[in-house]
Amino acid sequence: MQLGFDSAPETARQLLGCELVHFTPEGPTGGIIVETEAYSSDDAASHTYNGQTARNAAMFKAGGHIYVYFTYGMHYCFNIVTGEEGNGQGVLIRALEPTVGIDLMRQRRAKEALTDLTSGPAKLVQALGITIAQSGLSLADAQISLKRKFTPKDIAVSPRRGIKKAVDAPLRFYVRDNPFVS
DNA sequence: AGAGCGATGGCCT
DNA sequence: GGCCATCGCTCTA
Repeated sequence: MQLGFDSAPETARQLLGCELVHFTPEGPTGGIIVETEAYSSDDAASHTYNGQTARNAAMFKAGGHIYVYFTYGMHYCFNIVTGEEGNGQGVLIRALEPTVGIDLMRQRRAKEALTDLTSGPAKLVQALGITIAQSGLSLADAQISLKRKFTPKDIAVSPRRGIKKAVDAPLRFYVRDNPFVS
């Protein structure tokens, strides 16, 4: 695919309509990306705003690596790093439309409804079986594939969710009217 | 050394 | 819509 992982906002748009699949011993799981958010080091809402630390080091790698972080004492979220090494920018994957390994995702989530599987950043990490141990790996080394399925006709842009700084920046992108958007 | 808090989700009303 | 569980990281002292 022709994803360049150039800048976080551009990549956040490009990722919509791409199928993200994580391959594990239990089987593949994944879905089509329908909601993303962009974060950069010049952005007060970003984990990388105050420079590199042990926690966020993965986000300072080159585009195409992944950054997984732990938050709220119980949840993990998954980002695809963008830009060049040292930039500290990436795209938070917020929601997927389930397509691959739906029964396995139901087991991991202990939920039946499709809309309960991957309709949020921490939900999709659990459904796909992504772990913090994969943070800092390349997509390929993390056994994650990306493949474009379609080009969304109607991409909506809004402020990001759940943040307290830079609350108005229009850096959330989603497929309008898709039922799996969080 | 310790307090404060978070790129959330689930359950209750 | 609102509340709160839960804990590692960051900042301040």
